[in-house]
Amino acid sequence: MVRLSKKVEYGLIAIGHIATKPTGEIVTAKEIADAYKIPYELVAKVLQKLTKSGLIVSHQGVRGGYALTRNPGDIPVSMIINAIEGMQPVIAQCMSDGPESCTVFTVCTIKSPLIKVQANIERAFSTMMLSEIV
Amino acid sequence: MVRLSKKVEYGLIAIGHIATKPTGEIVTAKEIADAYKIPYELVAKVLQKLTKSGLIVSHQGVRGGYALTRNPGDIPVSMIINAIEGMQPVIAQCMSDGPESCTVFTVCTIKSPLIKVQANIERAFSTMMLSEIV
DNA sequence: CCATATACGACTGAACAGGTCCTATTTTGG
DNA sequence: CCAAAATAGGACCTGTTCAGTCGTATATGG
Repeated sequence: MVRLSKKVEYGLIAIGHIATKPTGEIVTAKEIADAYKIPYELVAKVLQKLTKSGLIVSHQGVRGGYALTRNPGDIPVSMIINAIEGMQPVIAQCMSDGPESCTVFTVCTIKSPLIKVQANIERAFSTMMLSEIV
Repeated sequence: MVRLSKKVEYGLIAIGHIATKPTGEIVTAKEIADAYKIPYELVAKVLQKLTKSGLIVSHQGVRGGYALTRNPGDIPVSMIINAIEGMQPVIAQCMSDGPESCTVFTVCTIKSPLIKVQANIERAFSTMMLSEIV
């Protein structure tokens, strides 16, 4: 019905795994890759994105790894997805260059079903916390 | 954040357009294609799927077209999406051939975040009615 | 009988996703 | 100080999916 990319899937698994550890404990990408039989490089890349977004912190070098920066109950699923997929507009890309660039501007308001569906999905994701899905 | 295919987009637009008409009024694929500047063949195909699912009825030949079979308030968005995309499993495809075929069976329960997210999305779609998004 | 409409399958080109590989850079332990 | 372990991140390949097009068959009203 709705497709979640592998990146998001791996991201949820990874951050969920970190969330099960005691606060401050450091987890490596390799540990997650092994535990869930996920390609190491993909987990690593996703963890890097989560790091950039500030949801987790990274420590380089030997004995390095990742740790959560906040309580799982304070991390909405929407934030995880956005961190990984990079906040795509999904809809109304015709407006991104201004209304005059939109060739179907006169009927754009009639296309609204998508916008409302999108809003509902985003609301669902933003009220769903990491702590609820682990 | 979540990708809705063009097929679904066109399907929502099309059935939404039909829903705005007085009950029983017949709408042609061409009319919808013209009104929203959508490729005719794609709208036609989507309408055929909606017909097969029973959400709308079709009338062939001259003066033919499509009409709703029930009240827009009784049509969940999930039903429209399923009619068009064909009820894909999305998750747990590893179980479709039985548990013994799943190479990661022992860690499958740990992968549950996806299942819970999926359940939430489906609930959101099944409580969202066509009448709410037109 | 013909114009109009649905029904539906085959095909193509482009975009994307998932995955792999390679090379830095950082950091710790011995 | 060096080797190993770990993050950081870019380049690339390949199979699949998607959007769109085309062609053809079927039904039907006038």
